[in-house]
Amino acid sequence: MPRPKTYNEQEVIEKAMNVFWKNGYETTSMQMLEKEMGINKFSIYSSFGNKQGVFLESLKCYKAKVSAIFEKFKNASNGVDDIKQFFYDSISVNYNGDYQKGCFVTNTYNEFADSEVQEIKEQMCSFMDNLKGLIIEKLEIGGTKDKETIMQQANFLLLAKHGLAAASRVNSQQEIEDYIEMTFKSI
Amino acid sequence: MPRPKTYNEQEVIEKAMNVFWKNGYETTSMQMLEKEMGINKFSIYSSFGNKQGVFLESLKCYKAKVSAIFEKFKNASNGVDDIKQFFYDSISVNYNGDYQKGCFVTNTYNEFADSEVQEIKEQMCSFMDNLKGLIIEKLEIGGTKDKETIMQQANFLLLAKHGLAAASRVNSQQEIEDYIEMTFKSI
DNA sequence: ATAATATCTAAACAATCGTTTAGATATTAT
DNA sequence: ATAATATCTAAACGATTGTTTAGATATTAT
Repeated sequence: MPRPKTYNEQEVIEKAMNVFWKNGYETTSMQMLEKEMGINKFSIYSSFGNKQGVFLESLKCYKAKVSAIFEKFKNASNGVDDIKQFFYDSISVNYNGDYQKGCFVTNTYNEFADSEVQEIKEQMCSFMDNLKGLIIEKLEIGGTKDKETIMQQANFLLLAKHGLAAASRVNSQQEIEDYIEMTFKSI
Repeated sequence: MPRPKTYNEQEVIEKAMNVFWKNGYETTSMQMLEKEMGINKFSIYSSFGNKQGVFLESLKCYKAKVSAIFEKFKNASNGVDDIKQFFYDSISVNYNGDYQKGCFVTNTYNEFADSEVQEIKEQMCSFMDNLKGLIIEKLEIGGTKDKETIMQQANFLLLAKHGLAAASRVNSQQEIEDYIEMTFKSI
């Protein structure tokens, strides 16, 4: 058994995730990753293959980060209130003391809109699809709404989520919370 | 008088705008601009200084493109209905036959979020500030709402605008129009 | 026609990009 | 202690980035 790694892959990928989160994909260079991850290029490449590999792993890390929120949402059973609570939970991820991070997926989505990196594109789309499925599920609770209304409201809420994500890079957390309240007044 | 330019600066910058619009700032290379603008690097640099200059001019071009919509909005006087109409007018810009372009400003905003290119950053922020001012103005028409309600609704609508812009890259025009209807149900 | 000059083409620039490689270092099973 | 081997450092890779430059070309006032 030879020399062991001096770093933990999970730890360094979380740092990488934060760099991508803040700067996007293209703006983030291997040099920046080297510095922020605290390991050198050789280690990055041997652990994650290439830059896309680092990003893909960062995306998984993000998913893991928000999985608790998703799980809570999935297991809830109060209908619309659950969706609202999920929105509140979600945006709390977009803020930390230092700066407004926005949503990792939304921030970087555009960069892969016309990209050949299909794997990343699909991962990001599936992220939104899963969300839509859950929202529909919660709207169906009670069984009072017709199918068309549910689809319409689901679309609206999904788009509202887009708005929250985009705006959370620009607006204060308080403003976003006001927005959530307004959003659910019409549901 | 020496040899005149064989290209029109207004025409080529519109082509540049479309490249930035589709691909963002970083992904767009001078090589791509050269090809799409139909002139070579020397001409680009002598006309616009550098890459940032091309982008800044593209931003102006975008503003000019939507200025008619803004002007119409500014001169309207029916209150909330004007805002709704403005939203409809705005999103029509985000679509053309080929693909979903989204909003030029929203698409590229993230790339300058932490950039040293203050001029671009400020231009983009002022864009949103102007919009907020106009929305408040329209909400005040009639004089029935109190100040707090107006601010709350203005924030909501501005954030909804963010959502529309972000979602118009992903969703169909029909879905976006449904979203607008839902948005104004609560105003 | 000629001189003046801005625009054109096309090559080269240094710097940085993502990626790879060579060699020194450190660890563990034997 | 030694052999085996994966990880480390650090330099170099070719390609591409944004940018500049040199020289040919074309246009117009004289």
